[in-house]
Parts: sequence; C-alpha cells; structure tokens
Amino acid sequence: MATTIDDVARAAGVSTSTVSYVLSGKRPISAPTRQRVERAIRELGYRPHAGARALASSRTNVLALMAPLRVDVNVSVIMQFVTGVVTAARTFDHDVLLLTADEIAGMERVANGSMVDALVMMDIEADDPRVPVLAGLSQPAVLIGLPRDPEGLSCVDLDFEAAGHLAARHLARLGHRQIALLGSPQAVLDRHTSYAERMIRGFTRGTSDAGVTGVVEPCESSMAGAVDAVDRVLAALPDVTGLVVHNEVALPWVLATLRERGRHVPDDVSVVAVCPPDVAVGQALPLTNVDIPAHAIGRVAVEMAMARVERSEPAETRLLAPMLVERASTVAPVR
Amino acid sequence: MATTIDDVARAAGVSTSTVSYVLSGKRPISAPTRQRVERAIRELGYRPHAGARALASSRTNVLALMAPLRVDVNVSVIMQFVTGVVTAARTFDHDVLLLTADEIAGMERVANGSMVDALVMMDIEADDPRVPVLAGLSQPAVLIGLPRDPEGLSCVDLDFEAAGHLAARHLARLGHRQIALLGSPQAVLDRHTSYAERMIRGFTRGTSDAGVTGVVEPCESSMAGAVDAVDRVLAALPDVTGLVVHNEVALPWVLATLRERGRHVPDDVSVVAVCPPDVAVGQALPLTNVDIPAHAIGRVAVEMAMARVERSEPAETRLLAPMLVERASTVAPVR
DNA sequence: CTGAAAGCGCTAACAC
DNA sequence: GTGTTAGCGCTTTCAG
Repeated sequence: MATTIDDVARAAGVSTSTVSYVLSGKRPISAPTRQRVERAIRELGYRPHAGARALASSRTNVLALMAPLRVDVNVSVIMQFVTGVVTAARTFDHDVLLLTADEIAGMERVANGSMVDALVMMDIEADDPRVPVLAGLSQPAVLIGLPRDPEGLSCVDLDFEAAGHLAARHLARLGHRQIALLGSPQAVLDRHTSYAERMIRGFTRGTSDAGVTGVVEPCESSMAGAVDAVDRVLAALPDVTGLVVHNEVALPWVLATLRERGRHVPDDVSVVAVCPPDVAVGQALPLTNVDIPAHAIGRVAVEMAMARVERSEPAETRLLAPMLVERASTVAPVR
Repeated sequence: MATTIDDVARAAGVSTSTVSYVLSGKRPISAPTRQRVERAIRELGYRPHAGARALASSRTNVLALMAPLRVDVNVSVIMQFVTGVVTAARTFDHDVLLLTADEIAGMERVANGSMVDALVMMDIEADDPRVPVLAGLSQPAVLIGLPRDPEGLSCVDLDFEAAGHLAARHLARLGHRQIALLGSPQAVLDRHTSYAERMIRGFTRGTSDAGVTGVVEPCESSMAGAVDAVDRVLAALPDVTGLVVHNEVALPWVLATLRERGRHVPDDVSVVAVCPPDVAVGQALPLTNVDIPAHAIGRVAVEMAMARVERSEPAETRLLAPMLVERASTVAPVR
C-alpha cells in the first residue's frame, strides 16, 4: 500500500504530472491517457498521501469542528449538528477533525499547524472567548450561533427571534390570551447566550403584537427545575392556557408537572415545544413544535466555510427561518 | 504565520535539524542552544506544518474515530465514548478525525491516504462489515465492542456478561425470587450484537446460579415498546419483584409504565438500570445501576491504540469490570 | 496535450 | 553537541 504517484505514472507509462492532473482535473487529458492512468490507479489501489498533498497544495481537505462535548444539555441536537457537518463536509470531499469547544488552544494548534482548511464552531455565546482568537488565524471560520458583534464573521443559526414570535403568534391566533415561555436555564441567560435572548425578544414581541399577556420564566434542565418553573408560571399567570417550552431536557418533566398540577394538555393548556422533531413526537402526546433544524444548520455552516475556502467569498450571517409543525398539543382554548 | 522551521533556525542562529531535535527531544541539546531555539519559536509563534511532518516522519498524530452518529439510541453514551476518546487522544498529543460508523469507505480513505496513525471503531457488532477491511490497512485499529471472532484484534468493552450476572445477583441476594431483564430492541438482537447477547448470558447465569427464576424480554426504544415490554414481563411473571433494565432510551417509559400498572418502585418492584450514572440519577427516583463506563472505555481504547502505534504492542482484548452502585430503586422484597 | 523539475516544510541519517 | 543534506509524495510552474 506504499504506492506513490510515481508508481502509478510508471505503470501507466506517463509522467507524474499527468497522473496528478487526471486526479485533479486541472488540465485536459486525452481519453486514452486518462484511461490508462485510471486503470493503473485502480489496479495499484493508489491513494494520494494526504500530508504530501497538503504540503504541496496548502489544502488539507479537513475541516475542524469545535463541538460542546458535554453530556448535560440537548445531546441529541448536538449530535444532529455534528452529523450535519460531517455529511456535508463529505460532499465537499472534506473530513472532519473534532475539537472540544473548550479547547481554545486547539484552534491555534490545528489552524497554525495547517491541519485544516477552515473551522466550524458550535454553541457560540455572546462574548465567546473563541471569537477573538479567530482574527489571528489564516483559515476562515463559521460560527453556529451569534456572538455579540458578528461584524465580519460568518455566522449561521436558526432565527430564534422569529421562532419566538412564531410560537407566540400561533398560540395567540388560536385564541390564547395568557401565555408563557419556559426558556433556558438562568446560567445560560447570565452568559447572555444569544439564542436565549433572541428567543425571549421574539416571544415578547409576539405577545405584545397580538395584544396578549406573556410571561417569561427561565427553566433549569432538571426535574426539580422544571417543576419549579411550571409552578412559577402558574403562580404568575393562574389562568395560563398557552405554553412555549424552549428546553428539551426539561420538556418531559414540564409535561409531567403540568399533569400533576391537574392541567391537561391540550385541553387546559396548549404547548408549543421548540425542539427537533424527534423530540416532539417522542413524547406521550405528539407536540406542536418549532423545529430546530440542527442538521440543516450544520450543512449550511459547511457550505459557508467551503464558499470562503474555495471562492474566498466574504463573511455573512445567515439566519434560517423557523417552521412550526402543528400536532396534538395545541388547540383553541376550551371555553 | 507562514514561519517555517528554517525561519526559527535562522533566528536562533542554529541549523534546522537542531530546531527539529529540540522539538522532538530525540537527541541531547545543550541548555543554551535549547533556550535560544525555544525563544525563537515563541517569538515567531512557530508551529510545525502537520503535513510536512507527516510526510517526513510517516506519523500524523491523528486518530480516526468511527462513531455511530445516529440520533436514536443512547446518544449520551455515545457522547461519553467520544469525549473519552478525544480527551485521551490529547494526552498522547493526538487529534481526532471523526468518521461516521457507516462510512466503510472512509476507513480506507483515511488509512490509505495516511491521514491517521490508528483507528478506533465504536459500536462493533458480531459480524461487523468493518472488521474484514481492517486486514487491508497498515494502521492498527481498536474495536469498542466484540466481534464474533476477536482473534488478533484489539478490543475493549464493558464485561457485559459480568454486568448481567452482577445485576441478577444483586437482586437475588436482596431476596427477589422472580426477576426479569428488559433488554435491547429485537433488531439489535437479530444482528447478534455481542453486548446484548453477553448481557443476557450473564443475567441467565446469574439467575440460575442463585436458583431464582428469570425471564428475558427484548424492549424497543420507544414509549410503545417500553409499555409493551413491561406488559409482557408482567404477563410472563405476574409476581415479578426485580427488574433489570438495559435500555436507556426506554428506561423512563419503563418506569412510567410500572407506575401506571400500579407497581411501585421500589416497594413492589426493585429496578437495576444498566446505564451511565447521570441517567441513573436523572430519574425521579435515583436508580441503582450497573455503570457503563463509557468515558473510561474510550480512554482505554486510545491507550491500546497508542500502545500499538508507539510500541508495536500486540493486539489484546480487554473487558472492563462492571460496578454496581446501590441507590433508592432496589430494596429487599416487601413481605 | 504531455513532461521535467523545482519546491512545499520537515525528519533523520550521516557527517563532524 | 551541532550542522548538512537527501529524501518524504505531491502540485504546479515552465517548456515543449
């Protein structure tokens, strides 16, 4: 398996450059030569040496992906981002090097060591410490999520503001007059994580646009936190009939708590979940949801990265439009 | 950032090889030269070019990890394997290239393209199609899980047979005489996935060793599947008082179904879960569990891979001993 | 349409 | 203890 491009060239009776060019397609090759070369490649089981290629071309065909590899929150969403990125990368003939999100030194290691052509970073926070270091790298980066100042950066995310607005509007249009948002844990809010704040903004705008009352409660990602949050909502808004839940981990416990408090879904309270479809339909009652298209976001991130690598396209931020799917958990309020 | 080893050599007033050797430590360097070189490296922000290094040394300092990136099953366990592998790899100064488990061509791509020093493959099945291709690769591989014939392969896994035995014995010793195992989905069994079969074998041996009656029921990873499986157990063993659950996804639903059927945990039925600790304590009632030490398994996998890469150690298979942690879900049967 | 050859940046003999 | 240098396998001018 130690076959080199020269072995192939010799076997095909051509020069090494010819082999290189049939591989890259960067110059026209006559049909007969091409065939001889391709045959030799096949018969020898030849694979170009990635390192040699990277050295000569300064392209690695590898993408770095920084993913938050903790176990606590929305693991399945993370997984979908990752698969989205990996499968998309393959369509651009790239492989994926996995870094953990905290490995801030890893960015410089893989970038300055020329191990990757670009970086994709998940789970970006308002003042993410990773963002400043990007400026020192020679490879482009795409952020999944929005930092405080996205100026000059490639960013992609769900349009959470639109998502919050959509969820609120859906409930309002059904006729609900008292609705609540059960959102992210306080810690996430404290970090000013952009998606949480945008969600709240959209929800708030949605309720006021519709002229209904809305309250927002943070919600820890634990059973106790869910119970507590539901109780706070019921205290603040005793006649609440609409609930938007933007916390996948807490979701099952929120539903259980509602049941225990004697609030039936959807007869007493309609629920819109902001989560991936598999989570929405995996509950006892299939939930109306606003999709978090994690897979699509991952794909778009890769497309943006490749656009910058291959065509030096400028940075831009793309917010994907949310989509609401109506299921069994939302109905008009029962008189 | 386009600094090369020659820039460093020039700045330090030494030869390139000297720089190379202070970097690799492969030959003694006098303190003064070493310091001049290290200073130059620091001041220039020099990073060796990974491709050039790989080309010259035929070592990439990258490990391939094939992970099952589906969203359906035990996502959190997969995540823990992955973090275990990634963090362990870093301690060996290696990065991780992520492949999806189905990408069988990816193995040959990264191996024959000399992109990696070794491969780690998760989720190995009895007749895993990936195993035969390993023979054609020049890099060593470590399997997480056990193929039908592990001869000559590096394998690591939890000792599921011991785990099944341990769980059964724990219940039997508490005094339970009728115990059941709710296991993997039928599809997993049909594939003769090794861990599922070993679990069953251990459980069965455990019950017969203890002289208690045990039944085994497969369990789909869905709410309906969990309900169904619990009902089958109750039908087969109406007086069941002990339950071993080896299906993380179904676990919450199993517990809910028990409640609905009027079987209280732990008063009416004791439950041992086979799952990671965070899942065990994340339930309404903290569960006695047999740990799946995913993180440790990932680490061991990397250690085995590096042992083969760095010291050409022979292949071996290592089964990690299970550990049972007693929590609130198991008690002696209530008279 | 094809070849020859100069690097890409580093490692590891081989010198001294 | 340090320097010189021949590759590692590929891409890409520069020449036909």
